Amino acid sequence: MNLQQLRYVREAVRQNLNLTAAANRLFTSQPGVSRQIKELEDELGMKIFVRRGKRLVALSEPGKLVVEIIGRVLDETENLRQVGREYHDRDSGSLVIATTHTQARYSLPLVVTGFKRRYPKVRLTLQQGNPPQLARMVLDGDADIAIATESLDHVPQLLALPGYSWTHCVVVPARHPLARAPRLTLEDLARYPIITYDPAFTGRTHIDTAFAARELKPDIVLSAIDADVIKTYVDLGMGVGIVAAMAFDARRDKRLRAIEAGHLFGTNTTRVAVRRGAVLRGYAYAFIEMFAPHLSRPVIEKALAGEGELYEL
Amino acid sequence: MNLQQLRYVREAVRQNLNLTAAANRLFTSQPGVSRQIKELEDELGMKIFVRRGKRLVALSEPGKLVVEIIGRVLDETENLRQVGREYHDRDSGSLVIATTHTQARYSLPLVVTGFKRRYPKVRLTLQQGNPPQLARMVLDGDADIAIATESLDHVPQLLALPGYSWTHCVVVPARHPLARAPRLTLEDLARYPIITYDPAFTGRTHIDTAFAARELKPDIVLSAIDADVIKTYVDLGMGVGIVAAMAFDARRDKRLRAIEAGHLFGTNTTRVAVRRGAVLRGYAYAFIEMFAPHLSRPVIEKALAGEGELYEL
DNA sequence: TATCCTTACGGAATTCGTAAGCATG
DNA sequence: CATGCTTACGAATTCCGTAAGGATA
Repeated sequence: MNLQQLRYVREAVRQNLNLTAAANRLFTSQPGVSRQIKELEDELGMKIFVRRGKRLVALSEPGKLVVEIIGRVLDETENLRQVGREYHDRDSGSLVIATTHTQARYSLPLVVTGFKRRYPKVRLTLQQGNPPQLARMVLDGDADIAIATESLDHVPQLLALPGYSWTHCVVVPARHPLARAPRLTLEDLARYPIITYDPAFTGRTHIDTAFAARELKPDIVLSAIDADVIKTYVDLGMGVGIVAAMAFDARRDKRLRAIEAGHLFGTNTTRVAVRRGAVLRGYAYAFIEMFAPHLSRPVIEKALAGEGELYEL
Repeated sequence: MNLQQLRYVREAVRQNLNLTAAANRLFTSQPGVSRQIKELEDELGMKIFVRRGKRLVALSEPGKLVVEIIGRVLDETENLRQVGREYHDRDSGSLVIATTHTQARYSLPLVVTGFKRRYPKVRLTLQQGNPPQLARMVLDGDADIAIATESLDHVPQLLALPGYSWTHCVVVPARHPLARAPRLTLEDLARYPIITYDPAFTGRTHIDTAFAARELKPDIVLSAIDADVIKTYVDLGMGVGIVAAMAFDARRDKRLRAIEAGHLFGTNTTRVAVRRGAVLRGYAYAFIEMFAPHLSRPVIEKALAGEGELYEL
């Protein structure tokens, strides 16, 4: 048994049991992958994969268990490298933040600039994706930290800590009737075509459940990933927008008006997620703390230790 | 990085940083171990060990972390092999029970015979030692299950489940004055020289604390690891014995009398311990259940999953 | 001076990539 | 017939053990 064999198995699973694809991703030859996997199976005395003819078509029953354990082994070897990097040079290395457009555009710029000033030698990368993709990036080790508002807290292998809370607002053209309404209601809102976030993003579930609770069927004419797109179409008169309050800037969005809508859609919590069991670089803790000052290193480490525990704001 | 290097590091630590001893235990050459460790250090970009001249004298600060992670990696690779064995042949393999003399002699014989009848192809080994040694055997992977009454539940990396409860009894020669006493008290007992278990064994702590609570200083003239030795010296008139009740057999110990002493020393709990995170063979679960019927496989698996949780009788 | 780690070197074993073979959809 | 896994073989790399060197208690 060796680590190479384990890496091959993991990659084969990630590539949907396609050994050719796995070999390409690992920059090696396909026969090599094939042989190493077979040798591992021989050594363990069992088949990890179910083959039909010459193709891998499924994981065997014990294979599922094996793959799970292999994941843990390789995660821990990655932790070893991380420890090495940390003690080799404490303040240089790389940090990959997987996040949504909303965070990257509105809540992270200040954090990123502050971080770069403090840790100039760290290569900082922002990866964008929808929340399930972000979760996968962190789980696969392609990103160190995920920051998003939706669905990070449903993945058991992730530790998702609350970063900050925010509410939605409704944006309308300056002379829109809603801009003069006294106190906005969901019924008012449902009378107009609506432009808001894609279902996977930025508190969209809160919007949907709020309407559903009143048995309203809003006419969502357009959904987009980011507030800039939404505001553009609101400005064009296509409908009223529902965006995160932080995405409205009275100075820049002069032709629009924002109406606070926390009473309609509730409070959203943007979370910071890391892989449970991961060793984080010191500056990764620093980044998280810059983003959410209450998430200090000891707080995070304590949350990582007390596995099942929930931690709320 | 490869698994061999990790094994070398782990063994070096286990052998108190003596690479020669580590090489011997792993049936390889000492320069090989030396070189592989150096190469691992080079790859991680840090020193795992602190060297004075040419000797390893300590673990470096990051080295401690590295060794901890290495332990997890190697434990998981052992789990992989275990899965292989389980699916290769469900009912054959080996099972090592680390236990004390008392258990091996008085509580396990029935279990062992029943187990052997059900799983004739399993090589069953009983290892004896004092409780701290038993814990170490399980942690080092030299034993699968530890069974003992003392101190197994203080090791965080072990899951120690209650197996059964028992009390002490006092054994005296047939015509000893205590044999006629109405209801035994600690004060009565403290008047005679006492023979009982070694401090690390079989509920000895309960005995000590019981006397200490009454500020009595018993004269313990001899301590031994097992009840057979104790009973022998009681028979010779050296003193009165305190042993586990199950160790007294009225038919065989004809020249002695037993006096129930649960009201003096309280109830003891013999525990079954396995390494947290270990994959157990199916028959290992079966053994535990034969030993303590309430510890069924689902119960154990649930306890292994809910990490911090305590489970009591 | 005995113990113990490092360095040096030659041989053995393993690994790897290319090329060819063959099954599947 | 294109895709994808297996087998075969020669080359390259890695690994390992012996022998010698040097430091420490």
